[in-house]
Amino acid sequence: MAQPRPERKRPGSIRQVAELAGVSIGTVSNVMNSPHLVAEATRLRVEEAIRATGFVRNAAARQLRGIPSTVVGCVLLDLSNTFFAEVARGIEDRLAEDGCVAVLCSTDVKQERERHFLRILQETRVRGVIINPVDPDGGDFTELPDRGTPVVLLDNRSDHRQLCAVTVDNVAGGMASCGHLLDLGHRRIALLCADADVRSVMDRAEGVRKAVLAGGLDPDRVLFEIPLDPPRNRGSADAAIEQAVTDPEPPTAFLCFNDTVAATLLAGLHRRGVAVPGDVSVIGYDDVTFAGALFPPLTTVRQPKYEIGRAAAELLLSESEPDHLHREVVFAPELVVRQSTGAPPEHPRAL
Amino acid sequence: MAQPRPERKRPGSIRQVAELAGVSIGTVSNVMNSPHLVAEATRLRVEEAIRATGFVRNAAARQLRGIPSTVVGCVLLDLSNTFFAEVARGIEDRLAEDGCVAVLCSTDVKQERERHFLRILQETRVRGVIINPVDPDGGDFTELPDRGTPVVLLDNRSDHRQLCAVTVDNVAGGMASCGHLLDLGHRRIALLCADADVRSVMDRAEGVRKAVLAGGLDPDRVLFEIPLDPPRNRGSADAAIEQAVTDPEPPTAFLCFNDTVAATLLAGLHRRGVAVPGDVSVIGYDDVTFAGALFPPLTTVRQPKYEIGRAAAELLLSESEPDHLHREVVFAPELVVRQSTGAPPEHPRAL
DNA sequence: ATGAAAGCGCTAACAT
DNA sequence: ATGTTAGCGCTTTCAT
Repeated sequence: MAQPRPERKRPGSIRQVAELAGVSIGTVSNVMNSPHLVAEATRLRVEEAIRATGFVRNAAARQLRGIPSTVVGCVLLDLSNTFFAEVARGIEDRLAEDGCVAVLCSTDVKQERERHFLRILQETRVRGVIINPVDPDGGDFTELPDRGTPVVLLDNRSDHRQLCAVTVDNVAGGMASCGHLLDLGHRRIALLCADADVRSVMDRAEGVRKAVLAGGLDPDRVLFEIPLDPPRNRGSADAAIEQAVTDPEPPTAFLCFNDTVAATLLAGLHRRGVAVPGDVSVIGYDDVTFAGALFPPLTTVRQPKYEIGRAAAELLLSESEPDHLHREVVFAPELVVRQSTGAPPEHPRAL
Repeated sequence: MAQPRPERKRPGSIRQVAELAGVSIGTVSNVMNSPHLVAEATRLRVEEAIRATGFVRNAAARQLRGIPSTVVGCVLLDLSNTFFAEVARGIEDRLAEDGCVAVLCSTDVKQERERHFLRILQETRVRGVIINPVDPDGGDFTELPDRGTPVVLLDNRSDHRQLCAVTVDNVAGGMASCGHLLDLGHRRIALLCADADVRSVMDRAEGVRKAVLAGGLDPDRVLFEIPLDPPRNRGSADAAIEQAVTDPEPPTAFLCFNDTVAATLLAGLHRRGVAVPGDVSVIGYDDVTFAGALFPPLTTVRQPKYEIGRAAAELLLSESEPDHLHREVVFAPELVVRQSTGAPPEHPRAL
């Protein structure tokens, strides 16, 4: 029973399988796509031949015949950012359920990179593109739908455009964060805002103000903004502390717009012997993995990252359905109270 | 000059471009692939037609003609693990330099998932696959090279197989970690090993023993293993502390096999009022982003994650070269001394 | 139940 | 310098 050795340098083609099984290529195709049309005996013979030749069907050839691609493009800002990494996992998992797979692209917020990736994705004729655009109001992605590539917006609303979108209610997140501090009795709050130009961050800031207003207080008295120059700069949290300390009316709480900033802040506070939450409270945003492992465990606002990813993939997949309607999914952020927040000290000591 | 409206539901085909420009499809192809063969005037006309039709070349059709795919498969254990996320960024960036793009797949260490992904990647006829296999000694990935899909191993040596591979010298990493503690004078060290079954972790453990031996000491007296059951279990660091404290000869240092465990440990120690590094030292592994933001900033062993990714992509890309030789790239881990380690206390107090 | 053949969009070899 | 054409691997009618 000498079988042909499968050691050819490429997967066998459908023709080789047909020859080996003594049938036509049409029949081989039917074995794979419409087995019920094929006689049992023939089917078995063909299946054996497939195994023997190491045949793997060629997606490119199928695609040319009109079968939709199984690859989906994802254009994110930065995969090494844990927010996006977890979103990506959600996308991946949902896609896998439908036998699809994701190409992940990080733009680093550069139009040029975004354009480059979108070009490749279009050439590949991906099933669709999930994108957190560099510029929500412009950029090449707006043309994709016209050219037949479905687009799902991530972390951006669709505005006037007619697209599917997945977002988190950042205004609500900002409100929850600030509301928590207000509830605890804080009336002087420092805002540490990194990446103040990004839409989601701006929304959070808006929510923060709203919370103050809702409490019948004056944002300009309560809030106290400390910009964090060079984004993600290590030293900047220290500078922020300095600025807070020297303020005539020092804050009793720090509201950070992401957990990394909060972590750096916490470390700086420790170093100066400032007790958290005894002397000051600290709240973060994101609920990254290590948030609970900090000291003290960080109170923060959780974004359902994984679910966001799943939802985006779900929407993308649904674009192929005949009766598809563009939808917008909005997730609610969730306040996670741990131990870095508490009531302001009754007798504030100098920081 | 009424231009045809580009609003067709798919990118124009090469034929439409040819018609609009009044040339043959061969000429259009030449404009894109061998512009020097085409007269200036014709070229301009064709380029204009490309723009007008919104034409984007079809990678599937090209692939069928033998042009290699621009997509590379990456099969990792878990993209939401920051180690892999950063490796992925390295891969992504290096691939982009050659106009390629990566499909990222997380196996969650499940053979079944790995098999599924490898099948799709083969069907897609990816340029090659970069893989951190679930089981280095078996699994479907071993067949890929025979079927013409180049494979680069990640975080695994190629052993007898003939493959390219990128690894970190984990034995050296373990030695560096333990050596540092030994140099500081520690003679009783608790080992917190998560995922003890994973190859890279086993290698680190080996390095740790080697360091002790190299110092002329007895591993069985110095080392003190605390297994962390349910991998990544939150509570387990606390249990570890408990176990360490109640030991007749309590450790003066904790050596953790990853930073997340170290972070949890640090938090637990703080809670008990144990000073780090005053009472005990703590060392991590990986140097994740937040390691420097912990309190105290964590001494750890850095893996050049991004560079590992770049190297893997580099190797994968080089597989297409005619005179390719399989290579193995080994990176050296680097000890990053911060403030969680110090000399053991002269008069150890009870933890 | 199976086979024959057209054609998806493109490249490259050949012809003009 | 440009056009013509075969064929990559497959799916899908249409015949048989």
